[in-house]
Formats: sequence, structure tokens, C-alpha cells
Amino acid sequence: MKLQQLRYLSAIAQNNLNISAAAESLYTSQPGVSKQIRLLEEELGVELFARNGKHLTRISPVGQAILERARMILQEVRNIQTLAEEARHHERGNLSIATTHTQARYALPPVIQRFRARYPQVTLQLHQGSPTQIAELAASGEVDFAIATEAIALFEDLVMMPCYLWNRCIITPRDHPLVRRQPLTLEAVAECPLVTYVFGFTGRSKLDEAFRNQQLKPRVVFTATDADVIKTYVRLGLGIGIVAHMACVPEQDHDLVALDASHLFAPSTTKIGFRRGMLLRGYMYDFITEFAPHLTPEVVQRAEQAGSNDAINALFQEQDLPVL
Amino acid sequence: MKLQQLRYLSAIAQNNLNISAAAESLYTSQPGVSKQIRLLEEELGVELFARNGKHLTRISPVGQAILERARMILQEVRNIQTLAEEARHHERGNLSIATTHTQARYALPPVIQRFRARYPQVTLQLHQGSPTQIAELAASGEVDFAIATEAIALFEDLVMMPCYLWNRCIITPRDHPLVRRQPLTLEAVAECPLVTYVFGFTGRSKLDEAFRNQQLKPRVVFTATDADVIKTYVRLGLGIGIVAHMACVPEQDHDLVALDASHLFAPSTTKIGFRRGMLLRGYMYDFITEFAPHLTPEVVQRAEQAGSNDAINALFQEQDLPVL
DNA sequence: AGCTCTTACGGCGACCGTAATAATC
DNA sequence: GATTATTACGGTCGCCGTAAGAGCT
Repeated sequence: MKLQQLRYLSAIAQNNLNISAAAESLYTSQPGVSKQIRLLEEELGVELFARNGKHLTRISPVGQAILERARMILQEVRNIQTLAEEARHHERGNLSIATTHTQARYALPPVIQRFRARYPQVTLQLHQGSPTQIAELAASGEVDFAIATEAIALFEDLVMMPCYLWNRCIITPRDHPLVRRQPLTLEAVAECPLVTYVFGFTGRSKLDEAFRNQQLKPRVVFTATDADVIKTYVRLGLGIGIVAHMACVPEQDHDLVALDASHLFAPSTTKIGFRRGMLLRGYMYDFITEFAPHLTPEVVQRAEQAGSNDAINALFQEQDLPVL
Repeated sequence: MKLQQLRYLSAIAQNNLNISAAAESLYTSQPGVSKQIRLLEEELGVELFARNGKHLTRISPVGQAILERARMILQEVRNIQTLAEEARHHERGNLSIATTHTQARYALPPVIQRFRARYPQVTLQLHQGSPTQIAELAASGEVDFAIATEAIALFEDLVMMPCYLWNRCIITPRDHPLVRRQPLTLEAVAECPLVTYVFGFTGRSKLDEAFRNQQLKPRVVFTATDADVIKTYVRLGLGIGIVAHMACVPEQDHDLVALDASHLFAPSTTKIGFRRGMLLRGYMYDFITEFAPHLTPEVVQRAEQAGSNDAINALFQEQDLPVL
């Protein structure tokens, strides 16, 4: 058994059992991959894949179990490399983060500024994507951290920790009648055409939930994945916007009015996470603490130890989280 | 990085940093091992060992951390092989057990008889040794199971589970005055010369503890590692014997009298265990259940999940264990 | 002096890539 | 017919083992 055989096995599984695609992703030739898999099967005396003629149709049950062990081994190999790099120069390295527009545009800039000042030798990479893309990037090991608000607590192979709670703002043009409706109600909001986030983004589900709880049917006339686009269409008069509180920057938006809506919708939780079993560099712990001060290295390590996401959530109390 | 390099690293650490010995244990040449370690160090850019000229003096801190990861990887490689073998023919394989005389002679025979009847194709190997030897054999992976009573709960890399409690018997010649002393007391026992187990064997520490608690100084005139030798010297009139209850077989020892001593000494616990992280074959689970019926596969798996031996002990209540 | 690690060197094996073939969608 | 996996083949690299050299204890 060789490590490359395990790499090949893992790559094939990650490429829908397509050996050609797996070979390409590993920058090698199909025959090589094919042969190594056969050799591995021969050595173990087990069929890793069920074949239909010359095509792989699915992983065998044993193959699946072996694949999981193989993934763990490959993770530990990376961890050994990480350990060595940390020992060589603990302030050099790479940090890649996958996140959504909202975080990248509003929450991360000051954090990243401080981080770069502290670790000028660490190269940073930010990848923007949908919450599910973000989770997949982190789960596959292509990025170190996933930062997002929705839909990523479901991946059991990610360690996701809550960072902060945030509420929403209603954004309207200056002359909108809603501005004078002082105690802002959900009914009043529901009467206006709405511009807000696409489903699956930036706490959208909490928003829908609030309306549903009061049997209101909001008229959503436009959805976008980010607040900047939403604001643009509010300016055009398409409707009123509902965006995250972080996205409300009065200095920049003189022509708009931001109304606090924290009493209308339940707060959402932004989380940061990484692949379970991944060894974190020292600067990675520092980044997390910089982003969410309550996530000290000790707290993070306790979360790593926890077996499941449920166990992690039990470590944190909602009232202890900062609110933006 | 290659798996063999990790094997070499692990072997060197296990052979007191002696590369020659490590090479021998791996049936290969010193230069090969030496070179591969250098290559690994070069690839990682880290010194795994501190060297004094040409001699390895100790593992570096990074080396230690890497070693632990390497051990985990090698364990998982074995687990993959185990998975494959289990899939190929789940009733063939090998089972090697390290245990003490007491278990091998009195507790295991019926268990092994039943096991062999159930799994005739599984080759069995029994290794006899001292409790510390047993623990080391299991920890190093040379045997699958360790079964013993003392001193093996300390190894944190073994999963040790309690199997049963047992008490002691006092063994005397037929005409010994102690036989007529009906309510047997510790004081009466302490007055006689004693023949019992060597320290570190078969619950000897519980025995010393009982005397110490009552400020008695027993006169131990002979110690042995097994009950058969003890009985022999009791027959010779050296003193009275204190042995495990399992070792009292009235049918075989017509010339001796066995007096129950369960009220004099706290019971001892016999445990079975295996290397943490080791994947168990189906027949291994069956063997455990055969030996200790309360250790069903589910219970064993729960013990595996537990992080420490303290956590394992918390899973078991003393009153739930069978008493021999 | 003895043991132990490193360097040097040669042979064998294994992996990889190209090319051709077979089989499936 | 296009894509995809297997088989065949040759080159290169790397590992292993023997032999010799260097440095501790």
C-alpha cells in the first residue's frame, strides 16, 4: 500500500468515480491511476469499486470504509507537513478562506487588516461563493476556513463555531412613508415590495421564518446575493431592502435611510469552521480569535474534540456571543 | 513522504533511537533506514532527531509530534488491511492474546474452547508474560488483546475494559490449625508464613493493601507468578497460600483445603483491552463477548469512543460485573 | 576497541507516461 | 462516435543492499 494509491482512491471518489477526471485533478495520466487502483485492489484482495464492464459504477461497501480511513490518513499526512512548516517558520505560510459577500465586504476587512499587520509573511486568499460552495471548499480541503451564516452547520465533517449574532436593517429611500411609521411592525414591512437576499444566503431563512410565523406573505420583488446590489435596487425604487446590520453604513449611503429591525426578525449567527481533524497553524488560531474574540485557542480546541456539531453547539451559549 | 519512512521513524523511536536495532526489527539494512530518515527530514525541512555527532540523542519536539501522527497513520494502514481481510473471509484470521498465568490456566480454557469451535479457521496465539510485558505487547501492536488484572490500566494508549471481579482463597494443608479457626480473620492469616504472588501479579497489590489497612505485617516467605507453584510450596509446608479463587479446584487438590477469603480482601478486577484506534475483526468482538458476556460489541464500541481510561471506567459499575 | 551512523556505488524493481486496444454510453 | 477504462511497452527514477569510511562511548 502506498500513499499515492490512497490519494488516487480519494480523488476518484471525489470525481464521481471518473478515473480520467481524477487523473487530471492530480496532474497525472489515466493509465497510471487505473493501474495503481488495480494494484491496490490486488494487494488487499478486495474490489474497491463495482464495475460495469469498463466503467466504475459505485464504490463497494468495503471500498467506502477503506476510503474513509484513507481520507484520515491523507489528512494526517497533511498535518505532519503542517507541523513541520510550523516548526520551520511559524509566521510564514498560507491562509485561505471561503466566505460570502456579506462577510468579505463588511465583517472581514478590519480583521484582515489587523491580521496582515501581525503576520505580513502569511499569504492570504479569499474565495467568495455561496454557502454550500463554501462548505464544500472547506470539506474538500481546498480552503482552510469557511465563514458563513447559513447551511454549513449541516456538514458533519466540518467543525463550525458561532462567531457573532447580527440583526437586520430595513433600507428605504429618504422619502419613503415607512420612515415616519415609528413603531415599525412586520405587517407594515410586509405591505411593501421587498428587495433582499437570495434564499440560502446571509440568514435569509430566518427572515422567511419571521413572516411565516405571523402568517404574512411578503412580496419579494428582487433577490440578490449581496447588500450592495440590494441597495442599488432600493435606490431605483423597486422596494424596500432588508439587509444585514453590518451592511448599513450611513456615511456611505446618504440617500438611504436605515431602520433598525432587530425586534422584527430573530438574529442570525455567523459561523467560522474548518475541516474536522485538520491541524491548525498558530496564525490560524490567531485569525479566529481576531475574528471572534471569544474563540480563544483553548475554546477552539475544545470544539475540535467534540464529536458532532450538536456537541459543539452545546459548548456555546447564545447570550455569550457578541451582537452586531 | 512515504509510508515506509513513517515506519522507519516509528521503529527508531521504539528501539531507543538505535537505527541498527530498528533496521533489524524491520528486516532491512541500517543504511537504508538512515537514508530514508534523512530524506524525510530533508523533505519536511525539520530535524526529527537531535544528533550528537553521528549518534541520535533524542527526538526533537517536532519529531515527537510527527511521530505521534505517524503512528496514527500506520495504525490506519493496518486498519485498512483489517477491513479488507474481514471482507474477504470474515471467519478466517489470526487472534493473538497476551495474558498472565492465572488467566491462561484457569479463566481462558473454556472460553478458548468455545471460540475455537465457533471459528475453527482463526489461528490462535497465546503469549504469557508479566502484566507490564503484556501491556507493552498490546501497545506495540504485537498482540491484539491484553488480559490481566494489574498495572495495565495505566497505559493511556490501551482501551481496557473490566471483565469480572474475583476474590481470594486461603490454601492450607489438610491438617493446618487455621482450618478449625472458623471465622477466619486477617490477624490469624498474618500470623502464618505466607506463600503468594509476586508483586505486580494477579491482584497482589490489593492483598498488600488489606494488610496495610489493618497495620499488619504479613510474613511472605515465598512468592511466585502462578498458583500452581504456590500450591506446590504449600504442600511442602512452607506456609499457607493465598491465591485467586479461580485457582481453587478442589477436585484436583485433594491434599489441600481452600478457605474462602472474600471477606478479608477487596476483590480484584480482571480486564481485557486492546490498542486504542485498532479496528477489531468480527471474531474479536465475539471473543470479548465470550470472555465477558456484558462486553457486547456495542459496549466495546462505546468504550473505544471514550477518550481516556477514566472515561471508560465511568461506563462500568462495579456491581454490574460478574463475580468469580 | 567496539559499536554505530553516514557516504558511496551498483542492481533491481517500480512507477509514470505514451500509444494502442477494448468496451460502454 | 465519443468518452472512458484497460493493456502493452519503454524510460527513468528511486529504493535497497553491500562495502567502505567516519565518529562516538
